[in-house]
Amino acid sequence: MAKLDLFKFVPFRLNRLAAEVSAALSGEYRARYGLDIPEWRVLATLGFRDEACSAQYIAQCTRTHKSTISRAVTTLMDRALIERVANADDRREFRLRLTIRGRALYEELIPRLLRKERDILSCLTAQERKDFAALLGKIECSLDLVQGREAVQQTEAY
Amino acid sequence: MAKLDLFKFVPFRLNRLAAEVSAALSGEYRARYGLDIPEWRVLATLGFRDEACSAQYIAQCTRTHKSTISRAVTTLMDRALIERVANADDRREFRLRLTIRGRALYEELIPRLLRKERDILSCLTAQERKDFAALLGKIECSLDLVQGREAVQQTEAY
DNA sequence: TTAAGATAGTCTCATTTGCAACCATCTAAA
DNA sequence: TTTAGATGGTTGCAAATGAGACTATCTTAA
Repeated sequence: MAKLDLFKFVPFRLNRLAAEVSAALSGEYRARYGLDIPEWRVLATLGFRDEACSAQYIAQCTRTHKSTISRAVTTLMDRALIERVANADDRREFRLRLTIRGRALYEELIPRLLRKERDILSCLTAQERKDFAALLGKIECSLDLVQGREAVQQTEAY
Repeated sequence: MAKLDLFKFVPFRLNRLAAEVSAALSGEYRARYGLDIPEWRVLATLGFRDEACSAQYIAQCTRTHKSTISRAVTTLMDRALIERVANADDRREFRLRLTIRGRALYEELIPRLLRKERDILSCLTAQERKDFAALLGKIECSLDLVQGREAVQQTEAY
């Protein structure tokens, strides 16, 4: 008779763990800065990369639906955390980048989030953290989730 | 200057990985059997445990909101995949269990899902899979995500 | 007993998010 | 050129889901 223990089933465990970790982090960016996850992803992408980039690029990098990114961009512009400039080469697209204010918020937020991540992973030894990252990497790789420096074709999931 | 590479940030990676793995699995239970995630979680919990259990118990085990479970239970009863019997000891609660039909679906579904899980993890060696499971376990443990045989008090996240 | 508080489950409401249609613009081929 | 198809971005709509009110029932203590 077939049986499946949910608590040993990796897909379920990943879901639950991701939800829990997100909840733990959201205290930092939601409660403190009024950002939701898509907004945070936009900031994170713009803050990390030096050049301005398009909404489409952010959507591909973060594997977030373009309409979700579009809404996040609107909100962030309303809050003057990011700005966009027309792209002369292709007038369909806009180049997005952090404003001074957005950069300041980013600089303030990052150390907090890194500290949270460290807290969450503090139950592992340094070696275990390394191993964990490597294993995640292997799985991401086989699921074709790896993103290089260039944008990758969005493979619309299912 | 503070920086954070999203692709190296574990919370982000977990989110993305969980979403991708869920999408890969949903082909099995959504497309083929018309189940959504909460419904699948109810079936999985009932199928794994031998005794009937309450909706509350399922909510706690799977860390899913009770209203979500309530809706899934309604749908599954409409489809005659589960049934509920009044609990004489406590008339607020119902004991839920699979019907013959529900059990049959469960038996058919489980091997498919296990095969999918195996596919996803096939990029790891047997030892790596073991390590990965152990590391997940440690993190779950420190986040208090571990569920024993008995129900655990729901710590309403944030 | 009775009353206060806890708990199981349902339901309504608001929010979030994916989908798909849509517009503007670009590209490539006739 | 002109036209067909692809692409960047926005928006309306519908489905999913969490929060919390609500009912019914249980428990505990006065």
